Amino acid sequence: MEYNAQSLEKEWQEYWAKNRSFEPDEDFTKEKKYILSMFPFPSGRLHMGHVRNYTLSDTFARYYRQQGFNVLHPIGFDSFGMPAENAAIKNGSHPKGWTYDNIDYMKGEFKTLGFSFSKERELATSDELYTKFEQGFIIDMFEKGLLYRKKGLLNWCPHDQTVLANEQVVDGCCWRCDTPIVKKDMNQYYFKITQYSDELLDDLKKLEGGWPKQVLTMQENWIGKSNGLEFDLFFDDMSLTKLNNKFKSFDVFTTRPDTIYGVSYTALAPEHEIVTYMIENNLLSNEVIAEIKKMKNTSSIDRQKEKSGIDLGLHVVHPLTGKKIPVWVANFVLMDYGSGAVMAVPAHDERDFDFAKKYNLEINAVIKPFEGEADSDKAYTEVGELFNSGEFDGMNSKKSQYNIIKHFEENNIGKKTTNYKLKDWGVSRQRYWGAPIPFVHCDDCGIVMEKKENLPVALPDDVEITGEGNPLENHPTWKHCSCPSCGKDAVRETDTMDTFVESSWYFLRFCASPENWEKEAFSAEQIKYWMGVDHYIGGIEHAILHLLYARFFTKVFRDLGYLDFDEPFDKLLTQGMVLKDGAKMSKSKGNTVDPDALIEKYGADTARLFILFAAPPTQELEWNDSAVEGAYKFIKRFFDRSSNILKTDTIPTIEHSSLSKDEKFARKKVYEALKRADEVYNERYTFNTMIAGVMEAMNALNTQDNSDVWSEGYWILSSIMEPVIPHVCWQISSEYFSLNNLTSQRVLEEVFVEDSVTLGVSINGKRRCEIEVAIDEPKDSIIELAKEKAEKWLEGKTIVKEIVVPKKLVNLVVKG
RNA sequence: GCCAGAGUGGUGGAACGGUAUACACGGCGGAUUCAAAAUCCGCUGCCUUCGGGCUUAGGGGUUCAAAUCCCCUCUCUGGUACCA
Repeated sequence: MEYNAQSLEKEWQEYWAKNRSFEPDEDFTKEKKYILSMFPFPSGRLHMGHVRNYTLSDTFARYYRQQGFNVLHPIGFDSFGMPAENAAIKNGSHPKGWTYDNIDYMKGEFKTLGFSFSKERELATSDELYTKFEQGFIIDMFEKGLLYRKKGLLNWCPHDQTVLANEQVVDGCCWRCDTPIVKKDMNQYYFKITQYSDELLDDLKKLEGGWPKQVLTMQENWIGKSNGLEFDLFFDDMSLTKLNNKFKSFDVFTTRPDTIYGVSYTALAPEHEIVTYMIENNLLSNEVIAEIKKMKNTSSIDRQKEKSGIDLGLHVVHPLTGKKIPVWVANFVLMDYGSGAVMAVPAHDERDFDFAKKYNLEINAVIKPFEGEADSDKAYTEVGELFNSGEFDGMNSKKSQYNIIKHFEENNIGKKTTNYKLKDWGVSRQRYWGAPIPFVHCDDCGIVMEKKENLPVALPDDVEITGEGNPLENHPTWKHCSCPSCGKDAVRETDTMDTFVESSWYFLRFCASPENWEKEAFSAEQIKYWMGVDHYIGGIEHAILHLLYARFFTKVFRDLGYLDFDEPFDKLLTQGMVLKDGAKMSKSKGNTVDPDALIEKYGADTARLFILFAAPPTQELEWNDSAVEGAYKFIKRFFDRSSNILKTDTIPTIEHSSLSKDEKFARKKVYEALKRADEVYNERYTFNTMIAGVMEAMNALNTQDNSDVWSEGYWILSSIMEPVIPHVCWQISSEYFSLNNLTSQRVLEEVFVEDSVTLGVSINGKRRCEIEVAIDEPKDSIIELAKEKAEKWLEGKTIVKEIVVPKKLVNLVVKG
């Protein structure tokens, strides 16, 4: 029979669908594996990155099914988000129609790729049922104080009249109309993720070994914990008068309390409340006010180009020396870190140094190197010895930090503090295609939660998407409602949620049995059984945001009593990008490969085999058309040579000692491949080497013609390869083995037993020749033999050391 | 700048301190064919005076033995970016 990928694959896909082959069992006494790949946004078509992602998870899922596990391998669609609205603006489609059409198409693609997803648990996060439960959780979080509303600075496009996400701001301008964006103070909802900063950081330790180190480091840096000293700087009398006694002091934070005696000025962020007060009350000249306003309106990228600042004409008193210190406003001071104000030590901080140089401010060194002199052309930021530092003179700067903080605390003028880079997560979007935030604004009651029995607060279908303003805000009737608390006329919140909220808990929803989907988001029992995710597979681009948010939600759900563990994903595999001509595949570069076309030409098995064979999963994968062709040829050969198999329902029993050399070798290669497969599936995930092992075994099988050896070989190889190239393996297995071999296979150690072994002989570590010796040859005679064979290289030399590594090599160390 | 990770044939990549270049792609040669495709078989790191010599970005070290461990330099990729 000819290998016809298309018809063969279609047949098995129908078979699997008909037999519900991939639905998880509801029997919770079985051992489970939860295999999850990051779900896609329904952009319209799968790209090669998706194919790689789902091939990887499918390979794990199929392997564990073979091993007898109860496997959950679900898929869904992260289906809210801006691209649906952009498509609406561009072609007048409705976001909902566009989204669900795309989902239908992509489901078809999943099927033709042979992915073993659970069909019955498929979901889209834009489904009203999903929104319903999500809004329920939002309400829970609001009640717990984990969701709050406050004014915050947002990216605002004055032309499109909308808030933009940070990712939509390109070089300080709106990505769509190129208008420079401005920061606008608006009410926004925030998740109090900072309440979990320490736990999110500390629990990274629990993930060591299971998660790539790189991702752990990225999260650690993102959380950005730093310890230091926080203290108040008090204004002198003149400044107090100038500020109408409105402010007595401001707060600063430093990680370098050891440099405290070197403070020569202080700087406030342009957005600092004292600066704002001075502007609003005309306490500064018009030129200065204009200058500060300009500073505030400069994009963060431009702000980084050059440091600039203005003397505010105020002074504070140094907390230890009592010296007067000038107060400046400076563009490099960030409002959203610490208190938005810094003490400046130009002698020991590069930024402070640059600024001091530019404006001719004092530079007072207080730390010197233990040996030699510090370079006065730049800041000395290393550890050293304190001087000009009062009672702390002579101390090691690093060690003095503890003493100085203690001094501040004992005198009640400051305290030890921890700061984080991590900020609360702003989740409201002035967008249509998202989950509505289920709150109501009532003149009398304030912000009121919608009653849970009224959920979901669903999106209206009849909207006009123009790209300007918020369609929910502009809708004639949708937002008008009555207050859930007092019943008076009220207005719905028109903000929708960031789509990262949906992806923060979808893995929990997949644990729910479909028969209860309407009733509950999931049950404690289901979560307890299926979580944590045993293998989570996806792109490194989600290393921070999605993975951090999902960890945060897990901890919140734990504290809400929905589950009882701390971390959702036990093992994380981050796949590399798919490249063509050395660049990431993208439509704009025109270097994409369409999965559908590939499947049409070669079939899904070829696509899957190539993707797993071309590179290890974590590495980038360079597309190569002729290597794809090579994968196809291998499958074809694998299929064609199956004609050497004898039909059997059990693995053949073979008398190993009666076999020829080639036959023995073939068996050895087959079992080597099996050994390697176990290792790859369980520890290394380097499917490329597993496939290479199978190819070697195939090559070895082909050098002999014992049909029992062929049958045994195929029994094992088609079992190993089923997770990779399932269609052709099911075909072979059903034709010859009644599908009995698609289970876990046992390694037969007897095939590795040999009576002689070849050893490499090295002189001074350089390999010169080889010898063949009996397996139990004593060390002395091995050395004797090696000397004989290597005589040529030993002439006139003295052997000073002899090393024998059993079954590997002999190394003779010579002199002279 | 800082933090990760990586540098192995013409190419993708093997080698968890022990025979470097497995497996594949590409190339070359042969068989088959009227011819081609397909298929099958063989060769293929570099240099060579055909004895051999040299090779894992470069330099040093540890070791009987280093692609692998340590130090320095260079290059590339990713993340992050005035975080006080």
